[in-house]
Amino acid sequence: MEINTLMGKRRQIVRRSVIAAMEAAQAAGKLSYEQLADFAVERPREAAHGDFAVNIAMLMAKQCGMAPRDIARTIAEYIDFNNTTIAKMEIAGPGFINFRMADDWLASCLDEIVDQGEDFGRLDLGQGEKIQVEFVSANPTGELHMGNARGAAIGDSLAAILELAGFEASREFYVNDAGNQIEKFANTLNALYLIELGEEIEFPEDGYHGADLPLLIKKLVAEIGDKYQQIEEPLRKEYLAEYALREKLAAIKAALENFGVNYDVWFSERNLHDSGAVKDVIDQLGQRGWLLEKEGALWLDCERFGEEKPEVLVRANGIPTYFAADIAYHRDKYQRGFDKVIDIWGADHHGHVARMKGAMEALGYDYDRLEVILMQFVRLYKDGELLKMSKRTGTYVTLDELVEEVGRDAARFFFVMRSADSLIDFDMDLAKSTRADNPVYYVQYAHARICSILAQANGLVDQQAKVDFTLLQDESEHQLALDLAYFPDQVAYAAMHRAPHHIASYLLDLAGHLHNFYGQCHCIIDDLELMAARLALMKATAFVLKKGLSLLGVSAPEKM
RNA sequence: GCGCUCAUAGCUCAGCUGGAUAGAGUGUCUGGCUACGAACCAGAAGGUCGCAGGUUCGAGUCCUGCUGGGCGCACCA
Repeated sequence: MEINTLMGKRRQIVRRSVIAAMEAAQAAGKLSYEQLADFAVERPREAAHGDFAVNIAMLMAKQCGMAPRDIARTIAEYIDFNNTTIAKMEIAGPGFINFRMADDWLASCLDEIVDQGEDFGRLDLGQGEKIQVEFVSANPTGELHMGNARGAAIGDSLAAILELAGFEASREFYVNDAGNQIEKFANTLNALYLIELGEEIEFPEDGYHGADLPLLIKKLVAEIGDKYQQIEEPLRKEYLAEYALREKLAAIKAALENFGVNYDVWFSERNLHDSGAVKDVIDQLGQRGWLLEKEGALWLDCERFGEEKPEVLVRANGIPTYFAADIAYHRDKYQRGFDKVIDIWGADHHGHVARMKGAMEALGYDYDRLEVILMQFVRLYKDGELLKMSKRTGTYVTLDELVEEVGRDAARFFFVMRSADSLIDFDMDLAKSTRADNPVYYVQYAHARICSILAQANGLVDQQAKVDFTLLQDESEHQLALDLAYFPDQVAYAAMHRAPHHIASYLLDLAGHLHNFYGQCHCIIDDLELMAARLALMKATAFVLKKGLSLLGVSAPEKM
């Protein structure tokens, strides 16, 4: 299946010609095969290898009982590229067939890019399929740390890429406002509140040590004083937790917005319990025969989908586990009509993946409808020393501090330029000191550079008029044009492989080729037609840089 | 012990359904601003792609084993 992009259409021309040649050769008795292999039309790494390379001869060798180069020669004999944009083909290496397009083909690509204007890069790959991307979903008991920042950058970019590729993406944050940790949270707040009012009580052993909570309590005391001191402890804890959750959640939301991340849905775990959805999903699993009763608890029979052991859904004390709520949550996602669900989790949750997908299958949902992207950790170094990230002990760098220290653009680019499955060592001091040679500035600089030149060229030529792109003959111009032409394919690749970092790599390449072009060719020159063509090339480059950066949540300043 | 994951240049990382001579940044060295932004460019040097097998016409990419790092194996979330 060839994707319907600017380059995809051109690959399709090559593909059809090759298939026609194979069929003609077969009809003439020169080749004999049962079925055509699913061959590739790809972009060769070396420019010397032409514009497109086809590997069909190697793939068909066994079936045809011929050497690859002989098959290639036979294809050459029967291929007909009259009425196509193919200029010539040659056989190379072990049997590659390299195609070179007509001289003006890159110019035609640029024409098409200009014609598409603002829509360039938009694809219909998703066909409006509804995809939910759930990410961060940090416990609302503390502040967001570096790991959350990474998840936010990856999740938000992935959603943006999916949207551009034609999917209907929804960003969601699952608020864990129920369960065990809320109880601990309430105990912590209770202690802090009473201590703040001068009572001599012990701080709970498993309490939260973050520096944010005492501040929050101070703020509350300033507002209401000792109003809660006299009421019953359970009620006091409830009030305190209520207040703190509201405040913490607002802070989390603000921090994410400040990071350029905006959610469509904030989904409350507590609602799942209150609405009976958790109980209901357990009943449903029971009806389907997936439950076991053992030692007073209710278990999901995970061994039936290959897991080592069953998992508890309802504890002996009657309280459902996090896993039970999570199953209800994921069922709810499907009930809301999402065709696909993508969860971005920290690597420490990997043990949860198979049983979550298994549970969905137990409910009758297709195993592949849930995808989990596991994100490796961010290890934080300060003064050359590893900082253990822990909410419990309160030693971590928050998202707000990160944005404050290194800036939003640099932080987002940094997190999204690495694939999710690489472990990141983040040196806070280094991030600050080397801010000038951060890769994000390389890309942004290319954009600013173009804007500056376009501004200076303003009025010298009619920038709206149609230009003759065949005038662009320099190697650096061709390279740049090629990069631009491949942009939609890059979006498609990043969307299909759930790989936002691919866009970052592409942008670094594109920026490099722009800078190279800048060194090779001058834009403001006496030859007005050539100038117009170069300005249009740069304008298209600026557009793609800006579009690409926007997918990563990074700004494209005109001056810097 | 079992499971997931990663290992590519001194360092940080890319490497596009397996494809031709493995790339970039950074660091080191050399050269380039009295024409459009030097936060830039050009060039040099730097590799047994962790190790050993296997599949294939072809393996950094797929499979198996091993070594090493990270993570997980709760009636926590």
